[in-house]
Amino acid sequence: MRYQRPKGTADILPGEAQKWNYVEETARMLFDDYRYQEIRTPMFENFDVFSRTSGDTSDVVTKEMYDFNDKGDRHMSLRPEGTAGVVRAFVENKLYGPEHPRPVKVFYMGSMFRYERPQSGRQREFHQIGVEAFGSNEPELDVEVIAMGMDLLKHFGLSGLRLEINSLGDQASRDAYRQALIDYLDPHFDELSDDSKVRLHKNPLRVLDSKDKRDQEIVKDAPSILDYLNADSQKHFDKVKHLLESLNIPYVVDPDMVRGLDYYNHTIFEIMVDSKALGEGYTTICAGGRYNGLVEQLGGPEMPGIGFGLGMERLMLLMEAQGVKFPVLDQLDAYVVGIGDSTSALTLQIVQALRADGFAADRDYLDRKPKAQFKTANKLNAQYTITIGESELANKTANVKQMRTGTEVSVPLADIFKDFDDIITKYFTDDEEID
RNA sequence: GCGGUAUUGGUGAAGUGGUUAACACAUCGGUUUGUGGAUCCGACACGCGUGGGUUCGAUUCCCACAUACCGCCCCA
Repeated sequence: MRYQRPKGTADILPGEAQKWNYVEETARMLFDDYRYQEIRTPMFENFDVFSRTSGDTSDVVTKEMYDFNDKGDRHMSLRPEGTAGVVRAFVENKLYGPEHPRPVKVFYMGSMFRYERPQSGRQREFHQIGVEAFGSNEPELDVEVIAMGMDLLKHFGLSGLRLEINSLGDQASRDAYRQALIDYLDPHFDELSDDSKVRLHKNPLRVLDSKDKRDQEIVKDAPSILDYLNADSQKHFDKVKHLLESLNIPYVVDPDMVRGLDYYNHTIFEIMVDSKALGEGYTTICAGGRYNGLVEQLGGPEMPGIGFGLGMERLMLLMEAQGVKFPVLDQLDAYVVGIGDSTSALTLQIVQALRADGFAADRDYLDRKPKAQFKTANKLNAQYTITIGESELANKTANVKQMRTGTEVSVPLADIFKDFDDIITKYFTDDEEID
């Protein structure tokens, strides 16, 4: 019986993992600039943490949760997204306390799980990088988060980005709009798709998001959320737009944009890219918004929050599609060639000495002939080979060869153990740059 | 959850109801035996996703299952 990885999961193999590492390190550096600190929360939580916060009617909860009962018969779920767990941790660990300067700004990166049909850029286990900022209601923070998302994607070398924003307003605005929408849609009830019929009374905003052609036709003339924002909400949104402009960040307002999770209010946004790698037309690569009330919902004090999530798999697909080159630090400084059994201990000593000195060094472990060892050194793109044979063993010397030029010199073994750098500068600096 | 397509060695792949499953790349070995990217020679599928069935006989036909990809749904 051969084992296969679980459906919708992926093995990230060494070559690929290097790219992931590059992306993650890039993100860490940027987050540091924005003063966001890492937080790590469990990959599974009580089912309720997600179901309550995401909304009972959301697709995530109704059909995509990777949930299970543990041996203590607790209803658990692998996290389908990052925010709920972070908020839970924020509340449980009282990060809202006065000793924590506000806003409290955190980021995370890790696996998320959704039970659904895999497709390109969509897996059951996928990875997200996300940020959350708590404790400020000011539009400036909304804009910082949005700007950081854009900044991040630009750091990854992506182009053709499109920022879409919308406002869902505060609770009062949202309630008013919700009623207006129901009033508008009710007369069309029979024409709506089945999905939308269900959504109409549970979460009418989701109808706006329907991909069904007939639904879209109906929705076209529906009232706009933007007409139902009360003064405060309108002011908030205006400020966000104004600040984006002052940072020269282009954006498009999409009044029909609704996020899949119920906890959002006020500013919501999506950063999209037009790439065939993820299907036709613009697809979302990064999305987020404000979620005032979520902290309270999870048992904390009244404390606003805002954040975004970014899909790693999608990001990697896009970067590949756009031909972004990943800087890879994969240089083998020296390959130590041993000829004859008696040299084996010495070659091992040399390799270890080089490593202790900070060089990347390797040797043969398959007892192969010199020719094969050189072939390997060549294939691994070794900068230098150090050859030890019977005669070198006797003379306490080694042959150091620069692979690129083929130049080979004999040097005392003691020099190699002392400082390999000296040998390089002494014999090979004239025509080669080492990078 | 629904529909479609696919599944041959490390990789890319050809192929047929019936003796030894092409070819290429990669890998390994050799080319007179302590030195690398070329040439040449040679080796390399517990057998064709898994399990059943049809058949004298299946990798090739049928069924189920698994997985991947695409579309729907939805989303990162």
